[in-house]
Amino acid sequence: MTYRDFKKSVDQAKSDLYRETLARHPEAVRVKKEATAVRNLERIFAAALKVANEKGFAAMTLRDLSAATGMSMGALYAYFSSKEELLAMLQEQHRSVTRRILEQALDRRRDPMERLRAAVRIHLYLSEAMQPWFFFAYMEARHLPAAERKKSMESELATEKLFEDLMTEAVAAGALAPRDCRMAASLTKAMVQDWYLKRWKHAGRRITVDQYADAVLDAVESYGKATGH
Amino acid sequence: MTYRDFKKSVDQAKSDLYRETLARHPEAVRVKKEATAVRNLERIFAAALKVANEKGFAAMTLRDLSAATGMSMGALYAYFSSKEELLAMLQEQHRSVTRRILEQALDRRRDPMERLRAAVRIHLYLSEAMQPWFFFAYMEARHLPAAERKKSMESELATEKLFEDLMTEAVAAGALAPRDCRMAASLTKAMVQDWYLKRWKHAGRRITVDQYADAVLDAVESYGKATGH
DNA sequence: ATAAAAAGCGAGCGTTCGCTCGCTTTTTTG
DNA sequence: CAAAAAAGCGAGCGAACGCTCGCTTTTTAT
Repeated sequence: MTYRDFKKSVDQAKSDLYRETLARHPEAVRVKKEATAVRNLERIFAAALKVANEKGFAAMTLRDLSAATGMSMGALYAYFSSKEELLAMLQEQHRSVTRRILEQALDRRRDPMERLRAAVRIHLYLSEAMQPWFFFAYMEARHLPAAERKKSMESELATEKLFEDLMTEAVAAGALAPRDCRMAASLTKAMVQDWYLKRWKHAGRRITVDQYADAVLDAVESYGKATGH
Repeated sequence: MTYRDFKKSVDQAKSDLYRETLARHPEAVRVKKEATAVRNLERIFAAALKVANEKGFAAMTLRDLSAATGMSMGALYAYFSSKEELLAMLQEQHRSVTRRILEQALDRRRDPMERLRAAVRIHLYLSEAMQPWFFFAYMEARHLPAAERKKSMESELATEKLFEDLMTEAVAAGALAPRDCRMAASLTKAMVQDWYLKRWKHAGRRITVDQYADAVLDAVESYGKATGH
């Protein structure tokens, strides 16, 4: 699978996910018509990510958001009850999308090494298709209230644990040489995250996500072939 | 060299660097006695990093900083003329320390592969000794005014270029197999940065900076030994 | 076409922000 | 030890913040 195929399925799933977010926050969104609510939520989320990723969520004022969306202050507050709740909605939407896409992408494959390659590649593809979301979640995680921050950390550790388990399976199947799989998974995650954290750098070098995925997988497999000392 | 040896030399150099910062901002710091000025600048910088790394620099108020340092609002403003200048001073101090330590650590070594290992290891050691500074610089870079942000990006690219050049030398000397050295350097930098960005994770796993450095260097050398496809 | 319902609006509220300045306390000088 | 210089203090300023609510405009139902 290449990135182009992947992006279509993500775009297709997006409107469903906005509807779910609306269903999940019935007390906050006062707008009745679903079509209107979905359209404006998209505008709000897109504008919030754009502004917040430039100056930080704390520094983004609701007047900034009003200007960026073209909506008034009062209209904005029909979609969330406080700035803090907007933050929670953004984080939650991001986590649920990530979880769903990764799960459905892996359940078809059986071979351990193929599953490992797919996990790394899908994670990169998803972070490419939703770069503002991943950047935002990473940068704002520490400003969350304790309960939300815990969820964020658990989500991150779960991803890393997935890499680790797939590597352990690959070692058991003889596809990789024995290594400290937890450390290998941690280093892999760092390389994957760099793709969306330093996008300006990679874009400036005209590197595509497919090329980057090849390089990361190359590094993972090289590490798993050489004998540790 | 291990981390313990390294830390001593860094701590020793610190007071010198505070004096340089004072000399560099004579218009901002109104306090005359150098000893007093250095002592309070240390308090202010340490408190600012602590508070800002928890809630973000934008969300840190000067009343927070007053409480954390035990100094009054008026006293704080004897050391900087605006919150924005405090930010610039922190970034500048961080850059000058990094540049100096890295330069003086590399000029003794000759062998390309040894220089590469030293560069990675020293970078990790320095980020360990000054973790709050590195975390702060990374997280707040995008909130800087354009001129400062440019300096920050150049500093980062310079570090990566150093890795790349050392890898190119190592390939020329036959110590590493031919690869895309710029990509290899980029991936290496991502792994190095993860050490100070996700310190809570590594600390929870009781991993020392020496162990982490071994793992990163292991990955670099494995990547440089296997043949790319 | 007209009334009812829904959505959108933005001036204004209380609060908190970055920052100042007249004053007090501490330290240095002669 | 007194006078001068330096350092420290915190109430208060204008500006900008998150958020509300009475009102207007647009859409839907009859």
